[in-house]
Amino acid sequence: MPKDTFYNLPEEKRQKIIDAAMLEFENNSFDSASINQIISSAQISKGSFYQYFDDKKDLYKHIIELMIQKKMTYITPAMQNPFAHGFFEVIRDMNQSGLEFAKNHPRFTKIGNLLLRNPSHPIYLEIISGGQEQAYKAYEMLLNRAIETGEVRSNIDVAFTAKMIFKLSSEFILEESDLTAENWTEGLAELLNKFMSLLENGIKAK
Amino acid sequence: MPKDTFYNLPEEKRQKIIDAAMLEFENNSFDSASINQIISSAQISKGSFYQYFDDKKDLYKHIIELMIQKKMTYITPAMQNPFAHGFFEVIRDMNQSGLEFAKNHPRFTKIGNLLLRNPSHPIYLEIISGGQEQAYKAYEMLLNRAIETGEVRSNIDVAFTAKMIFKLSSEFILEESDLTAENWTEGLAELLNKFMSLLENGIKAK
Amino acid sequence: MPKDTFYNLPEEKRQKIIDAAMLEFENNSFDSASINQIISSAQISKGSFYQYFDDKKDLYKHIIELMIQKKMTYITPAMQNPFAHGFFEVIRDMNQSGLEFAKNHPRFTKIGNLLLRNPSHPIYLEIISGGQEQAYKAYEMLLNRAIETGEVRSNIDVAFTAKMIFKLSSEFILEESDLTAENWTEGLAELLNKFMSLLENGIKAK
Amino acid sequence: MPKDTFYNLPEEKRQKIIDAAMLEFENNSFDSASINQIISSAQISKGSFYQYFDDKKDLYKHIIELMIQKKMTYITPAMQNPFAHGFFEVIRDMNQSGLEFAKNHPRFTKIGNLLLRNPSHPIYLEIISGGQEQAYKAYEMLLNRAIETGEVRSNIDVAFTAKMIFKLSSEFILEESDLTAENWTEGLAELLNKFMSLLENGIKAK
DNA sequence: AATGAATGAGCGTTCATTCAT
DNA sequence: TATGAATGAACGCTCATTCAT
Repeated sequence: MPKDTFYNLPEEKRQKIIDAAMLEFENNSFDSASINQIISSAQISKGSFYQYFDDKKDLYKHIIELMIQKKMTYITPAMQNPFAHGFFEVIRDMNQSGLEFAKNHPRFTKIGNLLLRNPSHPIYLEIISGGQEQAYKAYEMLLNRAIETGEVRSNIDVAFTAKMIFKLSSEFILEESDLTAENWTEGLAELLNKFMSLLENGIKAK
Repeated sequence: MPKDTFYNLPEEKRQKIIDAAMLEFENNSFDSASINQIISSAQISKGSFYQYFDDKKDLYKHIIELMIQKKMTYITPAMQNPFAHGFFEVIRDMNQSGLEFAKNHPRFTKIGNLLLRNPSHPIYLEIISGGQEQAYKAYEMLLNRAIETGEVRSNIDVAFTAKMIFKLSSEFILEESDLTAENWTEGLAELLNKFMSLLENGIKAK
Repeated sequence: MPKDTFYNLPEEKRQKIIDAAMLEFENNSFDSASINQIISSAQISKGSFYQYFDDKKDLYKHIIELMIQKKMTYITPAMQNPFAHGFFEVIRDMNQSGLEFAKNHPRFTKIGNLLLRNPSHPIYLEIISGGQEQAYKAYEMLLNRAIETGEVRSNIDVAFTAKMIFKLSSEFILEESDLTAENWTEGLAELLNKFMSLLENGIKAK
Repeated sequence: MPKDTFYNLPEEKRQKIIDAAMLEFENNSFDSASINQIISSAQISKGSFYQYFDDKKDLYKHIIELMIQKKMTYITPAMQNPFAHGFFEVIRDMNQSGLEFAKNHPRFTKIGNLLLRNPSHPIYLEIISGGQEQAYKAYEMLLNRAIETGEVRSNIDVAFTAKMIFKLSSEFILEESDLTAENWTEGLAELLNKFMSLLENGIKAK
């Protein structure tokens, strides 16, 4: 995590550094991102950089941290108290907030995708670590509950289905987040409806 | 493509180079993969490397080519004549062969994933080019046909569903290919059944 | 052009680098000049070199720039206002200053010659560009004017003669600049007299 | 010089190697010319190359040797018995034959220029060695004789003038040899007349 | 706290030459 | 005689990191 010296910086300067870092991590993997580029576009000296951060990884983790913080602000009531709401409503809210985050923060989204798509990179393990597993567990709990309440049929494999929903949601958002701005005008609502419809009904003719 | 000098090499030596390259490309993106590492673990000199291949990209493409060749051997009759078989049978075969390839060739699978997950890299365009788009189109054709034959209900959004099935299949396989060997003992058949069941029936209680 | 970091260097160190570079460019064409040689004889690290200069070309251009600056100091009044002086006086001054520059700065001269003698090299175009053509034109103007004033006979081919005078002057100086120091004791004045006598006999009006 | 193995080669193959070498030396300095390029365009193996020639220099010298042989065929009677002909006639013949050689053998000319323009390169010394000095001496003898016969005025500096005529002739030809083919149609005769006129006015006895 | 000069390992790539077959 | 695989030094250049000021 950044050193005190970084937090003591005037807000403006700190933001400039963050912007420069995001610009670089948006367009480069962690390995190929260049500190030289970052300090040059942030207009700080090399020495300063290493007085703010331990190393490149430290900065990167900080950016990811900021992203997570921002993402938190998109949490809905249904997501905060999932057991007090319908299963499909919760799932819909999760995707809705994911899509809106992607729409409003395309730069964070791009950085996040670059990270998520490289699970074999050492830094992935360090940052994501068991996060994915926890997410799976959460989905499983939601599914079990939904089966109890009769929202979801009982003859599914819960663990497997949890994973699939998680993956599908991620890909659903990732896919769209690659679209250009104009495509977004189509309306998130409609897109989300299709996704939920697919999920709720399946596709086989009855 | 590799030069003649490479193909003239004794089988054993050639394999050693391939192994070294795969080891490197498994664990590194194209950019951060190091030729020095490869030649050192293949125990060949730098000069020799460049007598076998034009450059790093040449070697990489060769590895991908080998992967594709290997993958070809997993094609089933249903995949070759998809319109002569049931829709779900075709989808099942595709996933089945994908899973088996992943199980039997985990190293290729890892390399392939690294490539597929970095669509913004120049080499992705060069190798994959419009492959993904073609895949989408193929799924759409299969879906349209399945709607005609009454296998699939008609009130779906074909384009959207095609993408989702493609993504779901990919992730389904990728996910499993990340698992350690022991998980595989569970049995591919059962895993595939779950996946197909999810796809065929959806999860909503009736 | 060199980066700020280079100009911020202590004079002594900067000079050491310039010396090392000149030593290398004196004895090698641009292509075969080695940065490794330069940094080794300047006793700086590779990293430092690239903090001073963008690349080899950047350094080379800087050396050429220094040479041009130095050469500027040899310009005479007759060269600055050529039309206010006699034609042969102007030509004499040009050769005189050329010779003196060559005598006082043999290393620059050697580097300059290597450049001038390789007009097909890309860097020649970049540095010299149309300079030669402009020189020809200048000589033509001087010749035309000299014909008007009756200094030079009118039955010469101006364009052709301009080229020849230019070439002859260059070669005259180049030739001498290759001589070892002892030969210079002969006296520039006498040498120049011979040259001018040759020229005057060739084209002076009777 | 090439090894016997080279001379034992069938004429056709030998010529192919020569062609490939000329192609490379036309467009590259000795240092940057690549043996790989040569053997590739000559379609011989690397091993063969080194069985025909000691090294790159050996091949290069051979090409230069061929050029000299070819140049010999342009010698005129006046050049063979210079003392039996008028001085200006001899000089004219030398330039005439030089121009015609350049016109008929542009590739040799290009290679020769590249060599002549880099007198500081080790290979220059090795090949040209005292050749230039001998040429100067020859010009001096011609000049002395011409002064005796009254063709040339006696108040010139013989050594200096010899050099200048040599340089002027060389540059005269080099300059023109850079011209494109179409310019040659202008007529060598006229060009040569201009040159001789310049020279004669300069030193001819009145 | 801020600077920026210094570092050297590392990168992908090219090279002329050797030598076993 | 002919081959072409093998070599390793050298190339220009980038990098994250250190440290004296």
